[in-house]
Amino acid sequence: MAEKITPRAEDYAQWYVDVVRAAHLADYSPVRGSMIIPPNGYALWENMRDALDAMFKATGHRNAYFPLFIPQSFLAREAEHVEGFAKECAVVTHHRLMVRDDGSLGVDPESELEEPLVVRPTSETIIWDTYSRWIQSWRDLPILINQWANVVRWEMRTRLFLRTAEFLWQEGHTAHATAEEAVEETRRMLDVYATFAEEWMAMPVIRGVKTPAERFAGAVDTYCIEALMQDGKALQAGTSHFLGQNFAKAFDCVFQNQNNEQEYVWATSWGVSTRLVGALVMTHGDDRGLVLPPKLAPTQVALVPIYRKDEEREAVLEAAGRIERDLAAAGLRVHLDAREQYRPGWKFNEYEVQGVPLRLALGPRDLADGVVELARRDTGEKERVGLDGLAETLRRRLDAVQQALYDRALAFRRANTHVVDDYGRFQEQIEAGGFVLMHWDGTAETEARVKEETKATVRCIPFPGQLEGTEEAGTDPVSGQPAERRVVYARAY
RNA sequence: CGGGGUGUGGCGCAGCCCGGUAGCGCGCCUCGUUCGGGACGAGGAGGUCGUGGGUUCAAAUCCCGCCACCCCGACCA
Repeated sequence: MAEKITPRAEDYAQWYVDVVRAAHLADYSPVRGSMIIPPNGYALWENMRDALDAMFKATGHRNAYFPLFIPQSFLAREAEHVEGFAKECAVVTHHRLMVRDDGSLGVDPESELEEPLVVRPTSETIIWDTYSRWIQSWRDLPILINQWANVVRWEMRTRLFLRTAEFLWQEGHTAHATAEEAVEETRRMLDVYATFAEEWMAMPVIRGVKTPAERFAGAVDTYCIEALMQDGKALQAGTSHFLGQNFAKAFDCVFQNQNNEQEYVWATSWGVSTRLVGALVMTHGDDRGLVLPPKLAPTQVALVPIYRKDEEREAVLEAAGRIERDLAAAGLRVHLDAREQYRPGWKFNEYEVQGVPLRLALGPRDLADGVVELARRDTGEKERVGLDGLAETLRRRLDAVQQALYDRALAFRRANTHVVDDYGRFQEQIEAGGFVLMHWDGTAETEARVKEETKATVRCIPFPGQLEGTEEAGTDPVSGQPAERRVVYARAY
């Protein structure tokens, strides 16, 4: 059950895995690189999904579903796209197994498919094939669709949540009549992601543009939000792509405009995945385990009854049950843990490992005084609070925790963001971790050289106003060439 | 794909060097005492030691092959 957490200073990767497993967010599956998401982990993902889904709907999008299998020929239609994904596709070639003569089970060679089917690594191709049939007139535009789905990318190396062979995500795919409108959509959805990251996950992010080298395969521009994890590595938390007319051309998707002319449709796509669960762990977790932001925590308040004798048990449980009902009625996600087989100390620990933001303890002493003990997960602080107006008290504490987590993460990022104008200094700082802001001459050569020599990549070119110290012109210390601005370098997951 | 590591009750591991028929902690079951920070006692259940072959009177242990997974790189949400 709940194992003890190893201190994260010793080995961050091990700490991460320990937290994920101890909090029952995920576990290894029998298949390489794929993971099992038990109810605890899924409940967290569901809360993220629901919040995002509401934001998508509020921006005019609707959900739909497209097939898991994509004909291999579809993938080949967009040259850069296929180049980007070809190396990591799972392919279905047969539709039947057979028991061989020796009793073993194998693929029936007779059942080979005429055309191999690719398990979607992303759905642009199947969706643009569909859109080409859905769109004829400018009146059919825009199409604003999102799908919640699983995708498969056969990565060489995997990591729970951060990079699994199969992962859950949402992918939005929109079609527009003009480039301006599509770019606007791309930006809008990046802002949705940034808002979600900051307001729901309490995870500060930098909004920016990817360099051509880091761009999505088939995109004209990739916008991204980048977050800094506690070990000093960057994590791409979400992307929004302006696809131009690349996919429209590849799938012959045209519309008739108001001047009676045929035009290719303008496209965007955007996505976030279960990687965000990993981001949450690595942004807020501590040596005791997970720390969840209240707005996403499946359980916001855990209520632990304490009693010794039978008559105490009865009185405490009765009062606790009443408190649970009142809090639930007030809209709080509260859980009364009346399990007999665990003692209070065990439960306290379990809720800490699982990151539950607030814990209430109710025992005979509290009952006599008409109070409960309230403990905060993020600070460990305990206080005794009155039962009158308890829901309101808790709501204020939850808000305080939400804000404190964000503030702490932002302070961490600020403390680990460094402006550097010297390449030697840059290398030292990259080694130490964090975001490093340095001038970049804008060439792929410089970018590649830095990556080769330091394993750091340009995480993004921040949008105006995103990060102080990035907008002044200067000289790229690597090449000695003039640079319009500084960019965000870091080692990344 | 290169480098490293690991496969032994549900989980985490020891045993392997030096062969003798499997052990520890946690968890699980029963009973009792407990319960305000991971309780304790007594009794109990549970294992083809990843897999195929070889050596041997005898293999978790030695030899050869295979498979799987994990970690570190290259690639990536």
